Amino acid sequence: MLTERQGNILRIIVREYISQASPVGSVAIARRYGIGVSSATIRNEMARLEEGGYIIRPHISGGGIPSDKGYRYYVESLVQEEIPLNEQRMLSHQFHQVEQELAEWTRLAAALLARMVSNIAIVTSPKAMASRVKHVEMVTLQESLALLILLLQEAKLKQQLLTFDEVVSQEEMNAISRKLSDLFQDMTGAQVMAQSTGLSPVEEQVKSAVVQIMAEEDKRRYEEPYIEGIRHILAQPEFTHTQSVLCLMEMLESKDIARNLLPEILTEGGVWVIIGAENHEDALKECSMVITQYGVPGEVDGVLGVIGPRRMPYGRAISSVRYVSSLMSELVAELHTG
Amino acid sequence: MLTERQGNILRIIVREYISQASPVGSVAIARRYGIGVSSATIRNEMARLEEGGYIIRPHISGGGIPSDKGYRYYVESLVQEEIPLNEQRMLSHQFHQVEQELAEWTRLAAALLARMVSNIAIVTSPKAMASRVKHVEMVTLQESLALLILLLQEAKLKQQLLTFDEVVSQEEMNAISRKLSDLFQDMTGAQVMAQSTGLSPVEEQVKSAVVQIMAEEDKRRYEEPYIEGIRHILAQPEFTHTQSVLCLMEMLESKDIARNLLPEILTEGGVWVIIGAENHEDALKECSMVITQYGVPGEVDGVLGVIGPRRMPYGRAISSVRYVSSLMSELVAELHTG
DNA sequence: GTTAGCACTCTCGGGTTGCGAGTGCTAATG
DNA sequence: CATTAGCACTCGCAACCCGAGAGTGCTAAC
Repeated sequence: MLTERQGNILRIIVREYISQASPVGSVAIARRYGIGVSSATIRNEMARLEEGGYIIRPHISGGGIPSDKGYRYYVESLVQEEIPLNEQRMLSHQFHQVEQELAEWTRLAAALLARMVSNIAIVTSPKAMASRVKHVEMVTLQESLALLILLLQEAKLKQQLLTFDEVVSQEEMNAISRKLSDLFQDMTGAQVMAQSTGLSPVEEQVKSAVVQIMAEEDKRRYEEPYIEGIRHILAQPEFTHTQSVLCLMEMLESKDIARNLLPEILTEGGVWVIIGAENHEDALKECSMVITQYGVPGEVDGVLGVIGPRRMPYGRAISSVRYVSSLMSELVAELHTG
Repeated sequence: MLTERQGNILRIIVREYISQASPVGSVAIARRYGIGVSSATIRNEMARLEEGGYIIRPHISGGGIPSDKGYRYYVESLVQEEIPLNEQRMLSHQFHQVEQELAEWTRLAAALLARMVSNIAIVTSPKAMASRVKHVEMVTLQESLALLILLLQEAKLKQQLLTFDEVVSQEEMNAISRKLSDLFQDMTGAQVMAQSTGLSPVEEQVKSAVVQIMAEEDKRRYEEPYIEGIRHILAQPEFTHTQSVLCLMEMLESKDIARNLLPEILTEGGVWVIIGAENHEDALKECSMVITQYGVPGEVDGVLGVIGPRRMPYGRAISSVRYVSSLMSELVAELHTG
């Protein structure tokens, strides 16, 4: 529905606006990007673009800025961009530098992503569809106070303090640990709950704690995510004055992001770009997101992405998100196959 | 050096400015707070206060605002305020509601503190002077990949993936876990390092991982802190326009806050109030902090406090910080005595 | 020591103006 | 018929001015 020239002009407008943050006019386009065509022609084409809803004029005279639809067209027309190889190597290197731990990787992914795109990055830690017990361990802290350590698949550690009515020695604890560890091995929460033969009162108490931890773990669809790069968004001109950034902050600090952000992602793979008002969440109507799932398909997954103003370097954001997601998927896969 | 009346006027100015955020003039004082004295007298006294450096006039005519020195006087003259009992009960209740876990408590402390004072709260998790091994556990994930789980005092869990040259069965792992757990019990990192008799190659590898984890743990003086309530500070009028808030964000997101914030706290107990330029860190020259240590004196400690604009409700901040710190200290003490 | 009065200063909001950038339209052009 | 040059017009933005309001410093009187 757009002629090739209209498409080109729209792309120029989007690119220019993304980098300059101020409306772009026909003369500027004609001057800076020498298409063999005068400003008047560009004006005509821009009028069509406005009719079609691809651009908006914030002031009756004065350049146009992309509408959500315009951004959408731009994003669809992007050719897949790749992160330069040397940068890839650097990133991958950093993951191998750091402590070998899932939480550490997740945090690092958020930090790197934020820096790569100069925007807010958000990364949830990976989560299995149904968590399974890998190991159970009890350690006595005081006479009747013990720490339950529960290792789930994907090397996820959970801990909880337990107080017993009776005094239990570390010896007994060890025996219990071994017994329950063997018994519960690779079970889901439901399966653990079903185990009920021949357990002592203390063991019963441990069992119910395990069940509870796993139920909680399975309940929340996504973990509370790591969020990095808030500083970047405060530097963006569209957010310095308005208070829409306040809503955004509240949204980010409120704990139920996972629930709100991710309904549509769940269904399908690939990198999703959500632009402005396409967001269901009010606080995000002024923002765009580039997000994707990562992990082992059907087994364990997490979500990772970038949030910024609509005026976002989509090409770079998409390739960054895709690459970091592939890195994280690899790391998780290594852990999960165990 | 200040007469009683001057002190009163200064206190009024500080209180008024804290709540209104705009310079306060002699007439307003005379009208709103009926001291039996006219605006002219107040003007004279304000002139003295300005000479003494307690207040500053941002514009040659137009009210005065407190200087750092003025705030300092105000803070010193505060009588100790207590959190209302019912609020105390509510807070304490919330700590007992939540999962029994140190990380959870720390996070909760940050969230509550932020809400109580409507400013940024910062809480590091408690840290022992020298960490000690409480328990060692190895779990096989894949043939030659295992997870080392290290439980330190204060129920702090550390984990690390280890790859062995040889295949080690879970049986062997259990034996190793028991042996090393017994051997390293209650040892510090240095002591573990010194243990070197009769260890197999695999055990040696585990040992050096333990040593490394503990060295790292002991090295960093304070953990990376939980930070909550960034949204509050964005709402403050003094931060909406300026870019000093940007510096602040960068500072908060950069990971070495601990190193920079806390040199002076270490020496002494009690709640510290640091006002504006009293901060060594440039990014904080526009801010005030109310911070304190918590934990078990000489054994284990963390830091917790509030950051906000100079124009901060000091009375409330101090009492909040003091109370939350006492709560956290209790919780930590329970764990530590084990 | 305190107060009333007064002239002066300064900020802040609103209105005005000139400039620059950009448009829409029309007529001319290839 | 698409394209272009030219031109009148519109609008935002920054600078400026102005008056009102708030507040001060000073002086003289109490």
